[in-house]
Amino acid sequence: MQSKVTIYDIAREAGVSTATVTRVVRGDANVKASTREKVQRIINAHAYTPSASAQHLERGHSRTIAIVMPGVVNPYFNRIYNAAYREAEANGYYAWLFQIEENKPIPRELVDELIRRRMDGVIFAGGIWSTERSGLADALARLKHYMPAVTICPPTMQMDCICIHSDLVSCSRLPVRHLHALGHRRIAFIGGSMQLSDSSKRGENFLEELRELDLPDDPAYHVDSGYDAEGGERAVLRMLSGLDKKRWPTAMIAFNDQVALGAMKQLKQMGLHLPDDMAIIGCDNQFFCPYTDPPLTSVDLHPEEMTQSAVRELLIARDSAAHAFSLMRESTLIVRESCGAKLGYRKMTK
Amino acid sequence: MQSKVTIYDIAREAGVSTATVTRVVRGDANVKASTREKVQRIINAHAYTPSASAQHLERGHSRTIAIVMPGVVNPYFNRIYNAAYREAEANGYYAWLFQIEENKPIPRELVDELIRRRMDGVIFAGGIWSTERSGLADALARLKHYMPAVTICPPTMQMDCICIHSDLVSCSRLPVRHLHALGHRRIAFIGGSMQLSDSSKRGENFLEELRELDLPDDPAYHVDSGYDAEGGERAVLRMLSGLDKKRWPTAMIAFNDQVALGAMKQLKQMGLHLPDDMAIIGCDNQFFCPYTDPPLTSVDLHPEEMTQSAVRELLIARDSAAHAFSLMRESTLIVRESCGAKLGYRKMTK
DNA sequence: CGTCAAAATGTTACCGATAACACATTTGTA
DNA sequence: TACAAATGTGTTATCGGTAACATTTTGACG
Repeated sequence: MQSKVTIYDIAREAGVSTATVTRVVRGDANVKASTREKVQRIINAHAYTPSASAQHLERGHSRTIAIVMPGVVNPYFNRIYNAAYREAEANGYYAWLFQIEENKPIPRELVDELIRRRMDGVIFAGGIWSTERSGLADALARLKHYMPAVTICPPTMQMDCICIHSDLVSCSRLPVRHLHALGHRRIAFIGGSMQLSDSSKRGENFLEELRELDLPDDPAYHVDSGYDAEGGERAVLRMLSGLDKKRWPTAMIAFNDQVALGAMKQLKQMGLHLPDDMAIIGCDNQFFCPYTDPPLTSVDLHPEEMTQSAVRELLIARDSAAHAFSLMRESTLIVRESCGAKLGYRKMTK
Repeated sequence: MQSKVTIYDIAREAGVSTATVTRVVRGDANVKASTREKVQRIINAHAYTPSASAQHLERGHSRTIAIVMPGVVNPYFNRIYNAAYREAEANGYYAWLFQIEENKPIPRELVDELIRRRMDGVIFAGGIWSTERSGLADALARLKHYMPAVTICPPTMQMDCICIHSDLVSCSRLPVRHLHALGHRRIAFIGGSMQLSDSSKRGENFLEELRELDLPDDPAYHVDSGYDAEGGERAVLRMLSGLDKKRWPTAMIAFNDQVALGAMKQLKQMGLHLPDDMAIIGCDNQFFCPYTDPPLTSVDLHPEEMTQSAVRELLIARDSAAHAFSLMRESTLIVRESCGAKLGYRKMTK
């Protein structure tokens, strides 16, 4: 654009030194009232505000934290971003979202950009960061010279930073126990990537729960889906069409609510009645859960609270070089009607 | 964090001047191979990247554009952000989201922050910007000294900047005509704020369409809802409970898909069968539309394409002081099954 | 071996703002 | 009135990086 007003322009026009302009801007008491007024008038006329670049250079920090995660279009992630933005704001910081492509390693240029911009910290959110191929280790190695990092994902051995995560045991236990209590015996799991050991622990924990309750852990009851509704549709189709009707599961646990959404559609399309013919449980307790038909029971991982902790730990780590540790958040089952009311369950939580 | 490596550190350690380090970083040809190698090694060892603040100060711009809008949790807005991020990236820029509270004027501190950070441009997205109370005019007046701005919202007289908007006529015409063609006569509108003239034109256009087709424009058929599913539920309840059953509308057009979602739930709860007893059309063509029961017919405003244009126009405006103008994008009706198949309509667009 | 252009490298002013310090002006008080 | 204390304002080095310009080194060739 045009002018790019600087402190020198203001100083010249007001006939004072830049020091005086700074004093007026920062509200320093030692300025004569008449001077202050004169300078302020000129500042207002030009909508002058000191350049952040110059200030950051001088001060050595940007009061900005970065959030790196796959796109904000996914409801789980946009809630994380939202929470991060608010918590940062509450602490006098700004949050800046950097998107990466789903399931791809973090590009080196992005890591450089974070360093270039001299962020005061980074939060990495999403299951991808628990995997080797995410490139987190390399990124962390480069970043550590400049800023602290916190991850929001299932913790792994080699992760050398603060890690906030949800309790994946309760995350699997809650829905399985709920279904078991309702009388279900054949329970299926849709989602994740069971084969890949680097993927989330959700699948394993699920199997463990089944065994603990002496329920069948038939491999046919585990199908991968993507992370969206379409994946859910396909997964259900694949699982059920490969299975004799007598062996069909009576309940399904989906990786997330979008997958559950797709699964429900496919199940209905196959003529099943929900929840009588098939119970279903999602995960994330998204905004649309109360509005599916039937309303979807879902596990709430409390992403907002985890994010809040993440931001706080990040800001603490900034001034006191904390070493790696992890923090766990319990999950909660939000019971709606998608698992039926057979055993008197009709507790509806909106 | 710890060190904060600077170009001086690298230069000292390599035994060269900062100019040579810059040359190596920027890939300048006039550097002896052995020198380049030596410097590069030290750069790598420290993960050094030049500070953006210092560069911005020197260069006078930040290669960053700002997006200002109500929270990214709303699907419509997170799609806009996503599109803006990608388009900015494709042009060598970064996009930065600044959230404002829904339906509140833009805080002056936020405008100052945009100036402080010397953004290369701002995009204001959301219906709020068409209203007086958004404070857009003031913001624009201050910003214009520093950067160009583009809005994505219904245009108004007093808006002194580039404005990208969807065609609100087709946005009302499409669903009304569709319903009319299907034989519906009593069509209701849920959402927006009909009373507030400063709010979107959607309501007015809707009425106009009804009149043009000689359909009843009974005020009882217009109810305000918020912008979420709960608002949709309440709106339907309010409208129908105040109306004799014989005068009930046979079709509803919702402000957006979330509102439609809530409306559908309430309608079912009242014992109506969809789409036979009530047709319904949403807006925004959100990801969950194919998965509602019945799948929701919806108007697509093409936010991604609008955003793409917005970013492009913004970057053009940066170097050639363009004056205000507006750009319109046609809407599209995505027909699914929520309006019934009475007249042979079953064209399913996923 | 001397000369000169080309290649490699160094020096320095500047981008915008700040803060420590220096200096000048008022004010208060003995 | 005199002189210290308080108040108001200016000067300058600095933050990290860049680019124009200055200087030194290298290599080719007569």
